[in-house]
Order: sequence, then C-alpha cells, then structure tokens
Amino acid sequence: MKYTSTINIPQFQEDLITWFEKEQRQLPWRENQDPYRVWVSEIMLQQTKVDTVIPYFQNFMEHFPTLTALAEANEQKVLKAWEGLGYYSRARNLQTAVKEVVAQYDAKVPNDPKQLADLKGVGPYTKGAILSIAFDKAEPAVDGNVMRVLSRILRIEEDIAKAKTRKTFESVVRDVISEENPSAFNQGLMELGALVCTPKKPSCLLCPVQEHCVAFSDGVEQSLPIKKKKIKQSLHTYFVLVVQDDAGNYLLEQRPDQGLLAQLWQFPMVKADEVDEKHLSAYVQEKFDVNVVEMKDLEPVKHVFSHLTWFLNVKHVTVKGDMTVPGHMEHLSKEEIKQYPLPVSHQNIYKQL
DNA sequence: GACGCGTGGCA
DNA sequence: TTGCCAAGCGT
Repeated sequence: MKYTSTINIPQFQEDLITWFEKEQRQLPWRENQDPYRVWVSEIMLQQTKVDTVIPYFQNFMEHFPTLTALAEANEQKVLKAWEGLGYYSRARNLQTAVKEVVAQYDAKVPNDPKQLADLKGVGPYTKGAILSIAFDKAEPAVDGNVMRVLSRILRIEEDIAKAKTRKTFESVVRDVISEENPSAFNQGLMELGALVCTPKKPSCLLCPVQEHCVAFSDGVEQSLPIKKKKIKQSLHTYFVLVVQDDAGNYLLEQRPDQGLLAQLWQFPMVKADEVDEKHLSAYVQEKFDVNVVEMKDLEPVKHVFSHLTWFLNVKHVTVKGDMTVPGHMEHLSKEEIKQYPLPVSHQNIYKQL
C-alpha cells in the first residue's frame, strides 16, 4: 500500500502552483523553455545546490549557447567549464548525449520518454524534468525534494533511501500531478522542498499547502521522511584465545558494561590488527604470565550482527604455570562456564571444547 | 540493489 | 571535528 491518506487534489494543485508562480526564484534556466537549457540545468543540479550551479550555468551557456555548439566543442573545454562542479562524468555524458541528439534527432531534444531515457546521463528524474518543464508533459520528476514533500503531505512512511521507493513516488505523482500545468506543479514541489519543506526544521507555518499536509496535521512532520542510514557492514577480525591451564580450567572475560553485548562473557579476544598471529604465543605469555605449551586452531566462527560482522580466528591455547587473572576475568571449569551468559558466537566456540 | 562519483555548506 | 546533506546516474 502506498498511502491511505486522502487530500483535495485540485485544491492542492492550485495552492502549490499559485505559490510557485508568485514565489519562485528567478533563475537563469527559468528565462525560457529552451529544452537544451533545461537539460543542462537539470544535469548541473544533480546533487548540487542552486547557488553553486548559477555561475556555472551562465558561464556554460556563454561558451556553449546551443546544443550544436556543445556537440562540436572540444571535450577538454567542456570539462574546463565544469571544473569545480564535481561529478565530472556528468559533463562527459552530457556531451555524448548531445552528439547523439545531433546525429539521431536533427539536433532537437526529443520529447519522447523512451528516446530521452536512452540518452547518456538522463535517468528517470532528468527525463521527467525535461518532459514536464520543457515540453509541458504530465510526467513525474521525482527527486529528493519531491519524496520529502510528498512523504509529508500524504504521510507516506516508506524508506526514501531505498532505490525502489522512487517508483512508489512516481506513481503517487501520477495520481496528484496537474495535467493543466505539470511544469509549475513539478517545479513547485521541488521549490517548496528547497525553500519551505526543508529536511530539518520545515517552515510549516509559512507553507502554502499546510492545510493539505497530513504529517503537519498529525504532528509528525519532523519525523518524515523516513530515511534509514546506510550502515557500513564493517568486518571485524579477532583472535579468540581459548586459554586452558593444566588443571583443565578456562579463562573467561567480561565485556564492558556499555555497548555491544554489554556485560556478557567471552573467551578473551584480541583484534587481529593489534597483534601478529606469530606473536600470539608471546602475547599470551606476557598478558597472563604463563608458559604456552601448545596452540591449536579450532574452527573459525563468523557472526553477523545488524551493523557489523565478526570473524573469529579461534586458538586453543594450553598453558602451564600459575595464571595471573586480570580483574575483569574469571578462571572457570568447563562446567562452571555454563552458568555464565555468552554471546551466540562464543557459545559456538564452547561447543567445540 | 549497492556502490562510487565531487564539492561546499552546515550544525 | 565529523558527519550529513544537495534537483541522480551508470555500472
């Protein structure tokens, strides 16, 4: 289910478009509907702020005022005009696409969605932006602003970090877009997202469509949109030291009382990047003041947490001598260990004993 | 579907 | 300081 809320769509369209016509910023690419200029501006605006783009756009148009001029330009000169703007493949792809338009479409930007989509650097958003802004076609142009604004207006609680969520919002836009003025409607959504319905602290009291906004009405506008953070699935590699003395007892350590697996017990662990494997024996002798008699590999254990992965190289270490037991550790028989709470990964080690 | 791609502004 | 973001796209 996309959403369950309902709004007065014609009134929403009118309020949004009226606000956009009155409050829109005067930007160089809004001087006319030239598809080439719209196209260049949309490419430059990808992941880039308006204020950053303005001087680049003006300079670019002076150097390459027409689609044909850009197609015939020296690539190095194009890149020079892009210098500092970032994402340089945008510039190369744009010139590739412009050459394609010259060759295939008589130097006229196509207004066919499929033909546009085949152009290098023109994805779903840019395609919709060109179709609606340059050609007045009622096509969705869903960017981050649109997802944020509509997730609030309709209280759509989907994760906008997921790629496929864009399609959900394209479908939503098809439901609510103004067929009469899709250009102002699409731009109005984006302009509203940039000026009013901002990611942090949206200016709801000034919002021209406040009365349509379900999130505002429900008091949840601050917690939308839902955007789950990408968590690096980092890999943490350890040596696990199953230290057994000549009486058959094992060493267990308690984890810190904050953080991952707080206060649980485990066989002593050392990060693999903190001690070289060939120095493990010396490490054990030094740390526990014992003589290492034998060291044998047990089966390694892999454990996946929600946000990280442990890879545990397990060493069974037989020692001799009176062991120095640090404060956060215990010296326990195999039977006594059963009384202690272990993480699953260390239960899997215990099973090997 | 996840990742790399640039840069500048902001808290 | 460090993360997070800002009109995405290609691979």
